[in-house]
Amino acid sequence: MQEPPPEPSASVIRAWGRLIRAERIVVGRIEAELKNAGFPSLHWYDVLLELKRGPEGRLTPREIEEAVLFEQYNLSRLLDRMENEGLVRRIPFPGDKRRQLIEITEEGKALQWRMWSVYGAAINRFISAKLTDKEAGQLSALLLKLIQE
Amino acid sequence: MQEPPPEPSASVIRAWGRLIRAERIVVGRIEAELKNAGFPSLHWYDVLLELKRGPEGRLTPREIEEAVLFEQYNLSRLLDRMENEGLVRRIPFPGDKRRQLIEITEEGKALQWRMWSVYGAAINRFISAKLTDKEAGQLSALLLKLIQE
DNA sequence: TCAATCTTAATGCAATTGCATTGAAAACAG
DNA sequence: CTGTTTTCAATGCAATTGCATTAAGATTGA
Repeated sequence: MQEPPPEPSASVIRAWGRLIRAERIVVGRIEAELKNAGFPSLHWYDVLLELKRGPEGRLTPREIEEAVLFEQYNLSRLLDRMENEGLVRRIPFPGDKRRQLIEITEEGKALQWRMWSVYGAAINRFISAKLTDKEAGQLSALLLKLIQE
Repeated sequence: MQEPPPEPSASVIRAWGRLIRAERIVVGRIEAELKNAGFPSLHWYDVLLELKRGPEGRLTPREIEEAVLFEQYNLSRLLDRMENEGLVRRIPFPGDKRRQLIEITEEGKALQWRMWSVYGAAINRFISAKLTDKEAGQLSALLLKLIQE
């Protein structure tokens, strides 16, 4: 016989609701700014940034997937679109013909850079303006617990 | 002449990254559990719950939209699907023919209830297990600042 | 009053995402 | 080795989302 699971506490439910809501609001606002400035979505930015950080601007699709938490098939097609725009290129993975390396192009780096000027400003407006650095640190610490294992 | 906006601080950037990541991870896990149990997505749940809370189980589409932060056209079509499944019904809004009231059906209430048993358990597993009630309260308070105005 | 404006919800069509599967190549087990 | 299993990336097709617009009905203001 199983007990029914106890209800999550009110404070946990409230925190969860606000997490969803905060994410929707802030992402929505940032996406609106990016679009307004004629840029593609945050997903594109995420991929560009990861690649730029990777060794020689290269990562395997799996590595990107893990970093940004997209589905494999979605990433595959996002990379198609980005490759069409000349932002990344697919190159063979030495020693394993199943894999590939995605390399950011100069154009891709330039776009990431230009997007950051809008994105960073938006973060300032929608986050820095609302939280002190200390509070941001507390928030990070709490979210880290949520993320772990 | 405009100064370029100062970079967001490292702690703000870290907090933002973790907010995105935490949301993706937890939503992903919860959605997986719901799907696994044969239930529709969280979006459906959100709408059902809002309606259930509304006066006599009724809200206008606008009210739902504001509560759950969906786009107008997405909500319109989500309500189509939910109506097809017999979870809600559209009824005329007295005194304004543009508007309508969305009313949750008994079937809708039953589904919300059944989904909660899975959803609540998932919240316990993915949030309550990671945060004390006190921490959840702190998290709520910080996220509230982010959400406000 | 009534023309102009605004609000509400729906919809055609394009783009993206989800699901299931595939094909190719590598790793593994006997 | 060689057959089996696993990993990796792509893809056909369905469902959902995004964008732009529309139609209908209220509201406003001269």
